[in-house]
Amino acid sequence: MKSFYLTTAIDYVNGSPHIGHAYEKVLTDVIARFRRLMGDEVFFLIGTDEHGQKVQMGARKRGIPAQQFVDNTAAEFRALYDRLGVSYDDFIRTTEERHQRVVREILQRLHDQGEIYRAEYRGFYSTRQEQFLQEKDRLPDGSWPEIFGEVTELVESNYFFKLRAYQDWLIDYLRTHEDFIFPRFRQKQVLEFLKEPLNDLCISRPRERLEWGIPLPFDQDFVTYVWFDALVNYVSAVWSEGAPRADRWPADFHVIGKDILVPPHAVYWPIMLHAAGIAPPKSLLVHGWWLLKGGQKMSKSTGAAVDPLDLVDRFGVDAFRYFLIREMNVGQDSEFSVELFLSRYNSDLANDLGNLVNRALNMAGRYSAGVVPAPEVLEEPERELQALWSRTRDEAISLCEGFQFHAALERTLTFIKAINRYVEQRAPWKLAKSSEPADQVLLRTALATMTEALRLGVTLLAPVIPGTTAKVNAALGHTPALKWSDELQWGTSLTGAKLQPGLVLFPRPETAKPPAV
RNA sequence: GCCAGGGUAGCUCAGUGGUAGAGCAGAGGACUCAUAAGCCUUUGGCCGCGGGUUCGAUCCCCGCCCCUGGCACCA
Repeated sequence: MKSFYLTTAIDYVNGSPHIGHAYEKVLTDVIARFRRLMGDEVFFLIGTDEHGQKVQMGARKRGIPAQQFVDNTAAEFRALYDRLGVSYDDFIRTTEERHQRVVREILQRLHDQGEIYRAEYRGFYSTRQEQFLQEKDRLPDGSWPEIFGEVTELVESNYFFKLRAYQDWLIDYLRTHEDFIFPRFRQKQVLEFLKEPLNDLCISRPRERLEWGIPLPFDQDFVTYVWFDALVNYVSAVWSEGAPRADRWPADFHVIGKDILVPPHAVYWPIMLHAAGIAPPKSLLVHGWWLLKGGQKMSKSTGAAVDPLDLVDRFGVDAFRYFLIREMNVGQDSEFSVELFLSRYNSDLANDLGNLVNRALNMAGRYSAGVVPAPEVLEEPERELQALWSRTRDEAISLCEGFQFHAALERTLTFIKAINRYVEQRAPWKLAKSSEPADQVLLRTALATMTEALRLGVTLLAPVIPGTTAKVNAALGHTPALKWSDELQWGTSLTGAKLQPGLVLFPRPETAKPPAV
């Protein structure tokens, strides 16, 4: 059986991770967890991109070997993703032998097929930055910016991949696979881009200029540069006997940022695969960016970046994940500010959900000795709540399937609020003061209904805030099933369960201590 | 310049050819199981601007303005 194969972009390890890196991994993790709960066998890959000029220079600047430098930064990225609860199945590093072997194999195959040729590359070279410059790097007056130092025109021999030969094939492929890229408008953007003729792709750097890379198998004086290194991770991680494993490949989704769609993932990658006789991925999921207040772009150089670990330390992993997924409409950009974060934290998590959990456990403890009673009647308030549950569940699942996670969360929180409303309607604290048998029936029914509704509500939140779901289930004395098909039915499985006396999931910030996990 | 996305309540955003919605923030109220939380009621909008199609447009068409991103062999 083929797995649902999901990947994220591999991160370039020349700096520290920020909220953008964190978002992409959390988003993909939510998809992975959702698919698993829906019953799919999931294979979820993340990793790091560790070769190239900037890494080589970064290591040199610190006076340490490149391998040591990437070992350090890769560990930093991996630690963040572990901390964020990213449930990856494999973590690939482009410096690993298993990856390099596949890169060489594919390059050799394409070389043998005549898809790669050697030619002269002429351009303007900055010795200080150790790179060729582009025409767009020029200042308006035609001169080169100061940071490049002395710029000289020079000719360099390199290897090129026959990208252009596949342009028509790619256009045709995109026209016949309208769902290749989500959201749709991105696919139009790619087709627009392809209206201009492609140039062949320079895929090498002379070793004297760049040492930190994978040597070309057919010419040891060169290393391969970027594309045939980084992109290949998606297949090298699942490689076996000259091809990606059939139970993994083609990938169901490459999750990437909009900045690396055109041309790498939408143009180079499908063509590279096609030329090598490998099927393209099924689809690309393209997300937007987090912007600062007023639409300002996040940037490390201006210091305008958000350290995800800071928020995680202060408010917990789940609060952070919840915010990312609730605020971002997948595919579009979204604003980030601490004020927005706090607003979500307080109103959704602390007040609506957290407080509900606490009061429900407390009431059960107080009025029912901490044991969930059996429901005894089904009147209008119960019927309404159950009907809302059915709608919420169906809509949330359908929205998740279309990557509308923010909307799914919104519906789910509406259901959580409805539980609060139900509790007010039944007012167990009043029923408890009555000795009328009818009131006692209603009291037991109310306690049973609110706990069951709570169990269902937090189950629907599991892909986004798995830690919270687990804690609530534990507090409810409930061991959840692995699949949603066995979990999302309104029932009486909690009857007789022994409850925890209370649980503060999201403490208010004034008094906040970081919740344990 | 070309292409794409966006311009709706103080804020973040939904939305539909037929009297404009949610959440948060603001105001008032009843309650007390609960994290001074929850519940009920409520204030608030020339739906970027100007034309057009239509019985009727926030939604369709045209033009314009503003914001964001892309325009490759950088990742």
